[in-house]
Amino acid sequence: MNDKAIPETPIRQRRKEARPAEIMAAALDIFVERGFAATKLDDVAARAGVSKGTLYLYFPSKEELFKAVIQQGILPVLEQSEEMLARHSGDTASLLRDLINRWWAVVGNTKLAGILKLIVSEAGNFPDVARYFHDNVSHGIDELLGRVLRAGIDKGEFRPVDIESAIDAIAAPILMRAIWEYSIAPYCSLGQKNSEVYLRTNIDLLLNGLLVKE
Amino acid sequence: MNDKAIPETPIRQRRKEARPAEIMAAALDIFVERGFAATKLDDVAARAGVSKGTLYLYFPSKEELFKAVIQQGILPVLEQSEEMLARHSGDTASLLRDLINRWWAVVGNTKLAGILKLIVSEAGNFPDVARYFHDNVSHGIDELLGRVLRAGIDKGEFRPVDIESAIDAIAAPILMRAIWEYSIAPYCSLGQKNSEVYLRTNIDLLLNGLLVKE
DNA sequence: TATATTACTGACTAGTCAGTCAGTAAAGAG
DNA sequence: CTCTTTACTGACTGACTAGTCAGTAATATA
Repeated sequence: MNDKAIPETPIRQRRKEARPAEIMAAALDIFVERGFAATKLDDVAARAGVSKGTLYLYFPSKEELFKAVIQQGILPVLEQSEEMLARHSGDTASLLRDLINRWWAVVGNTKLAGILKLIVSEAGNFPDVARYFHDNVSHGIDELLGRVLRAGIDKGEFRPVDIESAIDAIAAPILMRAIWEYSIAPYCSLGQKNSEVYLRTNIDLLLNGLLVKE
Repeated sequence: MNDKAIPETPIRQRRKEARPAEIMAAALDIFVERGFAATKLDDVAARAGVSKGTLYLYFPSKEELFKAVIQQGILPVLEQSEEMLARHSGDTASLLRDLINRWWAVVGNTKLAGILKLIVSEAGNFPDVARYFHDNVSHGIDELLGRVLRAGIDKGEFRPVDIESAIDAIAAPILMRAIWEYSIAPYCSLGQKNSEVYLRTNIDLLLNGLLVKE
């Protein structure tokens, strides 16, 4: 019998490939919950299942880790935006409906909502991140929505509203809900309302308004 | 000639009454800009024109200063809410219009927008502040809007939409703009759009929707 | 004027945490 | 199995900051 048994899973694992993603996932969670300054790298390391030293093998500083986390988190939007730009079919209202639904799906199925809250919170300390987000995400989406609105107005499907403002009216409920989810909501035990109904009502209100038609 | 002249404004001023307000104003600015953890009390003291020791004469800790700043900042909403509850006149649409306009004015004329961003950012580190905000501000406004919407639907002025969702649709654009103002906006030099038009368009969209009436 | 009171100061302390690095152990090479 | 390479560790350090307190100066009182 061998009394110097090799443990099934060795105490110390060497997984160069997997570390960065694991570290970033752990960091994202804690950054979103506590913010940049209040996040301790020891906690990030613990959650990622590594020592603090290992963080520094893959990221040169806390700040760079933060930026990497943001950048990584934004990727799904950039991809989705590309895809959205490609599609053009049906009447403008359905197109708009479709865009909103897809946006909602992206925000719901990724950690994007947390990222958004994080960017908003840390904009003052990371102006370059704020600018990057504006230029590559916010601005792009505004443009996309603007084009759809303009098309709808030109075709006579939509009323001639102020486009800049309308863009915000479309985006705000989704963004606000995303931010709420990661700020106030977790600390008041009210069961969150049905997302399905919420989204449907918002689109319905946007298109048809509140007043009954005479 | 008196060569031991007393300076017009003595080096060290004693103004027990004015200090707390001045300190809180200074603290608010820096908390909003950098967040709680990244704010140094030395900086707050410097901006308030006092030494760090003086902060501790009026506030027992950084955390208590933070909570005092939030509480103080929220007061205008609580007052305004009381006043809003009193008024009941005209058709429901005008009432709603009026409520939104007043809300907008409060957010614009006070530092409430900054407070909102701060609460959202720090909710994870100050769950009791988040809860307090929800119970005393958010919840109250939701209820107020809910009552107006219900009245409008009962009178047949509004279409029977999901009320919970509609409340969010009304509030979100205002809240989102407030948050944006203190996060992304300062770091992308795009001249901010006309608030007048923005507000008008939002109310118009809310009431009439985007589609042309057949 | 002299004495007492107290608002205010800022150098200091104690604790925290980002970042380091000498050492350890897992994997690979010979 | 021995030697080399390298992913990984965690105790350590230096910088930074919340909170303190003995001392200072402005005001009040006698």
